[in-house]
Parts: sequence; C-alpha cells; structure tokens
Amino acid sequence: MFLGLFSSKSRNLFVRSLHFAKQSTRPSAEDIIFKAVCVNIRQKKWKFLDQVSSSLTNSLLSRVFLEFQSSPQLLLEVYRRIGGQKAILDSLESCCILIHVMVDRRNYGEAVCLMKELMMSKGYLPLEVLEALINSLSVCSSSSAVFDALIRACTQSGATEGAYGVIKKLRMENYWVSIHAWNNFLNHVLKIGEVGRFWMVYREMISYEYYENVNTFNLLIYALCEECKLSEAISVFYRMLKRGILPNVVGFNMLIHGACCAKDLDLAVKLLKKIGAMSGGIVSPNAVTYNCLINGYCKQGKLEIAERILDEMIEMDVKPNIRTYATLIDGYSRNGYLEEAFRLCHYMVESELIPNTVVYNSFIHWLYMEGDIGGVALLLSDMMMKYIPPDRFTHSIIAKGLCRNGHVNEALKFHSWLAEKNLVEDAFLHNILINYLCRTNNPSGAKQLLCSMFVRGLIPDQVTYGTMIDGYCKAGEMESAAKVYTDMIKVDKNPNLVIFNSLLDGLCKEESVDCSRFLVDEMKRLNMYDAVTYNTLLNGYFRTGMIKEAFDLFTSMRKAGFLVNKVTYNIMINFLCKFGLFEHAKELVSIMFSQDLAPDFITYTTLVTNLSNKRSSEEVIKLHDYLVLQGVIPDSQSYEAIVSPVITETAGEFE
DNA sequence: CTAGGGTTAG
Repeated sequence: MFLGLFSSKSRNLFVRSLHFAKQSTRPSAEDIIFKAVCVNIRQKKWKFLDQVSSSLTNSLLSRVFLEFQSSPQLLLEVYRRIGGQKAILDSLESCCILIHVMVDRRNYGEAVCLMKELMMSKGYLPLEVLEALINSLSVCSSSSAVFDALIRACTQSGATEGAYGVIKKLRMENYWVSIHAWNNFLNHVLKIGEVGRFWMVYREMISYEYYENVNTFNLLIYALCEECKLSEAISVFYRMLKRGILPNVVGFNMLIHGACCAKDLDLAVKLLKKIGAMSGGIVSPNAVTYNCLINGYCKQGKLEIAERILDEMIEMDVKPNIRTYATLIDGYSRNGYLEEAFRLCHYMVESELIPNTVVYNSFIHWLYMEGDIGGVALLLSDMMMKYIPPDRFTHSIIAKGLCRNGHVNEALKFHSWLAEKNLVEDAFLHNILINYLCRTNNPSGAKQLLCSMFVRGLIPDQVTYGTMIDGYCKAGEMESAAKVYTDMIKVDKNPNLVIFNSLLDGLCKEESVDCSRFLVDEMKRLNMYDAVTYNTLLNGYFRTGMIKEAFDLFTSMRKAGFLVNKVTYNIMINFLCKFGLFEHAKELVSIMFSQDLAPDFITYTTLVTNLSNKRSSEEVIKLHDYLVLQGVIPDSQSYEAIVSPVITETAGEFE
C-alpha cells in the first residue's frame, strides 16, 4: 500500500508534495519517506532505493546514514548503489558520515578510498572535505584518525599542497595532527624527490615539539641515504636506539638499500650480518633485505654473488618473491646473459610465481638492446595472450627499442597510437622520442613534440628540457638552446648539473672560451660540477690549442681526485698521441691501471688509431697484446679495421 | 613504511 505510492507514475507527485509537507508539523513527509527508506534498506529492497534515490534530499540522506551507523557494511552498500546519483554527489555530509563510520570501524582503507573519490572524481578540494569532516565530527564519535586518513588520501592522490594545507588548517583550528599524519606527509615528500622540503617539514614538525617515532627515524634514514650520507644515516639509527626506540626491519632495509645505492656492497653485507646484534636480536632480515642486496650485486654485474644470496635467503627460510626473481632476471639480462635470465624465469614459474609486467619489461628491453626484434614480438604477443597488461614502462621500452633499432618513425607512430587510444603517456616516453629526434638531427621535430606535451596536459620535466638543450647544443644552435633554457626557468624548473654540462659542451664546441670559463665559475659557485664538467672543459682547452691551460687543469683535477675518471685519461691520451707523445700516453695507461680505472674500448681505439698512423705495425701489435693481456676488451671495429690487417701482414713476413 | 623494470652529459 505505502509502496504503491512509489510507482513511477506517482513518484514525482509524491516528491513534490514532500517539499510542501516540510513546513507542516508532524509527521513530516520527510519523516515518512525517511522511515520508508530505512525499512527498505533493512530489507535490502534495492529496487525501491534505486527509484527514489535521485530525489532524496541532503538532510534526509544524512539522517539515513546516521541511522545505519552501526551497520557499516550495509551503509557502504547503500552508498555504492546510489553513489553515482546526483543526490549523493551533492551530499558531502552523508559521505563524511560514512567516512567517520569507516574510521570508527578501523576500516581506514575504505575511508581513504571514499575521500579520494570525493577529491578525484567528485572534485571536492581537500580543505572542503576537511571542513565537512569537522562539521560532522560532533554527530560522530570518530577520533582524529579521520584526519590521518584525509592526509593519506591527499598524498596518495598526489595532492601535496592539499595535504600540507590540511595539516596547516588543523593546527590553526587547534586539532591534533598525529605523528602518523606527519610521517605520511614526510614520506610523500621524499617519494616525490623533494629532499630539501623533507627537511623543512621535519624541522617544522620538531618545532611543534613532536617526538619522532620509529617510522620518523626510518624516514630520516631514508632521506640521508637519498643524499648519500650513509654514515649520518647510521648515526641517526644509533640516536634512535639511545632514545629507547626499538628498530624494525624497515630501517635496516633502508640502510642496506642506501649502502647498495652508494655502491658500498661491503657495508651492505656487514649491515645484514649485524642486524641481529644491532637490534638486540629482535629483528631478522626479510625478503626486502635480501632483494636489496641481490639488486646491489646485479647492478655491479656480480651475478654469482647475487645468486649466492638467493641461496642464502632460501636457507634462512625467507621465501623469494616475484621481485627477487625480477631483480635477478634483469641483472642477468643487463649483463648480457639473456639465456640465464630465461632459465631463472622458468625456475620461477616452477616455483609457482607468475611473471608479471616488470619481468616482461626487462626481457623486452634487453632483447631490443640486442636487436632481437623477433624475440620482442614473441614476448609481446605472449603478454597479450596471458592478459598481462603493458604499463608506461612497457611503452617507453618499446619506443626506445624501436628508435634504437633505427625505426624512429615507427616509434612516433606508436606514440600517436597510444595517444589515440588514450593510453597512459608520461614525460618519460616523450623524453625518449625527443632524444632520438635530436640525435637524428631533427631538433625542430623534437621541439614540436615538446610543445605537444603541453597540449596533452603533460608537464615537461628537467630531463625534457635537458634533452632539448643538449640537442640544440649538439646541433650547434646555441641560441635555440638558450631559448629553451629561459623557457625552462620561466616555468620554475631549476637547471641541473646535466643541463649545465650540456651548455658547457656547446660553448666549448663553439670555442667560446670566455663563456665556457664563466659558466664553469658559475657552476662552482653553485657547487654544481663533476668530472663531466671538467672533462668537457679539458677537451675544450685542447681543441682550441690552450695546451698550458689544459695541463694545469688536469693537474688540479687530479688534486681534487673525484674530478678524474676514465674519460679524463681518454682525453689526455688522445691529445698526447696527437702531439706524438706516445711514451707519455702509455705512461697514462699504466696510471689508469694503478688507479683501478681500467682502460676501455675508447682508450683502445684512441691508442691503436693514433699509433697506426705514425708508428710501425709491430708497435701496434705490441700495444694490442699488452692491452688485451691486461684485460682490456678491444673495440671490434678498430680491431677489424686496424689491428687484424697488420697481424696477417706481419704473420706473412715470417712465413 | 622499505625492495624490481624505462630518459639526459664527456
């Protein structure tokens, strides 16, 4: 009978009369419909709800949500059913009630999810959500954990300023911002790579007299590792112990990861061995710990040790996971052992771990690097058949693979295809294409691509600008390079070391010695310079015949130590050879060995080419033998063109 | 919370 009122014909009439009835006294029409809605929700009669949902008012919805506070699952079901409707869209309050209920039930995941929905799909600002949450605080019993959830929702959806705004506002209104919320924000700031801001926020937090907990300390360790300040990270660890805070495995993992990133594998292993002692026996390594070490060794090309760690891990009863194998597979692939990588993949499948996108990405990348386009095609179709979704990494890998194998136009077509299908695009992919367009002497095409990024709503990053600048510098178009540089400054992007080095290289190639020197002085003032900077300048001095300056520079580079690398010696050897000073050049080769800077194929080519121009075949062969005996891998092109012919020639003499 | 895959310099 009552339900008959809601047949589609009479519904509108009813709703209209509802507004009328609002003014009149008991029992108000809202009361009636409220009761009807509640009864139907209790009986899960969704059809009824679906029929009326579009005409439910905010206040009524709020009442309904409050009524069902103690049945969170039912409430969630109601919300999900009518969530897409306009009524609920406008009812920020009811959603906030639901959020409070979820937080009360410690269902933080759902609460965060609802908040992200409000901000990302429904367009509410973080501060609007905050205000609504505060307004509904009085009717709900929820604690300030709801604010933690809001900050988490902001950081998870990338709203950095939103999250910080919420923290500020809460402090202004005298609400308590928990240490968890601070930690979450600090973690987010680190993840987006803003270490400087991390320390600012940390100092701010400390100024409000917060006490760091174990997670805060872990974040400090992480930040210091990011800055390659390992010993400071370790001392933070001890400071934590002194405070009586018990360490957890995460802190150790961060230290070990930091040591691996700083290529100090001995330290990483030492830390692994000392986890027990340093934690008073309460912490033991987990899969992450071992994975960090395995990755460290893989990146150093020490695959036997990496695999030994895998064995040790199994021995210690720590189960290897997909990341363990993905790391090793990539390690083998990047060091040229694709067959081994496939063997490991088979083994992994036998251990009932299914290869994921990351594993496919590694294989595809390294197959492309080997020029095995057919292999790539097989893997890509395999991925499709197994419904393993490609991601933005896959796209970049394909684009780069195509470019590298000479199909820049195919890569561009692939890119347009992605755009057409509205598939994920990022700056990374554009950077690859821009780079190859520049390399194929098409800076104007690269410029077009850069402009198209703005149209697609993608923000070019430092690498994008750096790649463009380098492209123009290499093409000798310094004015265009300068234009890109100023464009970059205009959008508040700071130049980095790579960009300065590119500009310096351009200036040196132009033989603008004064400008080059000026730039280097400026870089020194900003404390932004490295071996590349000095190598570029050194090369520039030699090219312009400034021999004295070059040698003086070399001397001061050696004094500094860290400014000298293989490239430095290659440059020196090249010019010594050009001047006919072969004995001096060879002296530098032995210095290279003694400094653990093993000559590479460029050293080989430089020496062999120069020697063959001016000296006898015997000397060329002697040099070749000497280098090979010392473990230098010859450049195959130089060997075929220069050394191999003279070997057969001299061999003929002895016949 | 921490670990794996893609971009720039000589």
